[in-house]
Amino acid sequence: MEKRRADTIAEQLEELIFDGTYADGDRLDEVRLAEQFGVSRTPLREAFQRLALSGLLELIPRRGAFVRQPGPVELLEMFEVMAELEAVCGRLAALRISDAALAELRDANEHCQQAVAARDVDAYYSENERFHRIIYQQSGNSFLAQEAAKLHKRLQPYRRQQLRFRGRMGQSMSEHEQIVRALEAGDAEAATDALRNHVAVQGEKFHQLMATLKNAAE
Amino acid sequence: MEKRRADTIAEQLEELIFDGTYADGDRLDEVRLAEQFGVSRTPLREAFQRLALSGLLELIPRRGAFVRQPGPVELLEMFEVMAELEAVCGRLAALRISDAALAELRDANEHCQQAVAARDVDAYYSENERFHRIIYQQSGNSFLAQEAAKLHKRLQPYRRQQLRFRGRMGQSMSEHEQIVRALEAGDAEAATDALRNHVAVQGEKFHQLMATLKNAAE
DNA sequence: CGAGCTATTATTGTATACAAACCTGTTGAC
DNA sequence: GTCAACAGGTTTGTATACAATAATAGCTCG
Repeated sequence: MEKRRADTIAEQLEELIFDGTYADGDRLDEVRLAEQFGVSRTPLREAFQRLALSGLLELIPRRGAFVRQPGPVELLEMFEVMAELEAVCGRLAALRISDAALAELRDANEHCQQAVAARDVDAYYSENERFHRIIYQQSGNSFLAQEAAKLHKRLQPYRRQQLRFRGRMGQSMSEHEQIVRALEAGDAEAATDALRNHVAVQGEKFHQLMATLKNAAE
Repeated sequence: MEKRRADTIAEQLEELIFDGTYADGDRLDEVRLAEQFGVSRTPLREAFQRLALSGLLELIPRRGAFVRQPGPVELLEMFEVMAELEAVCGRLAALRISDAALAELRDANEHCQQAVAARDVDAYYSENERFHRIIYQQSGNSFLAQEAAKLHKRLQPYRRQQLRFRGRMGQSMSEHEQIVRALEAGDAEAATDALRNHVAVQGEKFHQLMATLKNAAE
């Protein structure tokens, strides 16, 4: 499936918003961005619409497009929903997961461990994403998997920051072990709790997230 | 907040897709619809994008916009997710709900009962929606409430059809009673189960939903 | 000197014009 | 006779031109 210009522009803009090039409340200038990307305003506006629907931009009629970074409250809310979605995926996956998927899960986990040993945050991050994505898919509900992946992606930058905190990778690993064991055993309740706990922002993770937000604001 | 043309067009198209004017797989002709709405292709294409993002259309590059009605499998998946979202809302609301909201909930329920007595499907439907929306909001998580409301709206037409089945309104009512009792008692687990059961498509409801789909196809 | 109004400017929303890709029907070759 | 290639028309994607609305600055009046 080929892409149109508007697609790639949307992706690039998304990147620019995620990495903090544009801060919350900034207005995106159509004409400036258009010549920057070397296109006309039309595909740019299409990209705006797409980003607005996914929540990254707010389109105020006759005023323009404003970047809309979630504040602390909204972010906690999103993490809470993410935790619940993962918990549901885990519960369903515990009943529906295939042996092949379990093997893949273990494989992803081993790669995670290697990344931890090598202190390679990037590698850990990508294998971690693979780990979770497998669980989404093994829920046996592709609509659920899609929604979970969508929110996962949206929280990506914040999650990534959190992995940089001391000891987090190690703790996360042992939580993964727990999750795999619950899924292997087909224990829906244990999988639910393990995944919810793994994702939920509570205790020390709360302060880490707040610290991340303060850094991002600078 | 005023609307632009594209907004009203998106709403009207949404309506036309929901009410079955356009069937699954139909291609929407830009020029024909443009002159039909009395606008140019530009705002129409904006509307297309919006509907594509919410899943009602599939935009195939260089091919056009095709309406994409969910099939039986996808529909069951969506209802499963809806059930889980409602269950989560219920669990959180059991802990966080205010007395005022409980009173509103009881009020909505009474109106529901009156509608059942009067065999007024439309009234029942609108009060039912109000009932659920209150629970979403009382989860104390506005992001969750928003997502739940979004999916609720998307499933609206199918839910509505189901209410027409014999005895469904009465059963639904007694389930509502159970939900309110659980929330009053602050019993998170009971609220979770009651709401999940209320929304889940299983048993007779499955056949009813399939029958609805067959009718819609004609 | 300040406040309010007006005119100008800038920016968004919409229409139209143009370009590129796709579908289809016909023609020609094997 | 069938398949493939090409031409014409159709349709989408993008650019540009135009219109309408909001921001701004300057001017006038109190």
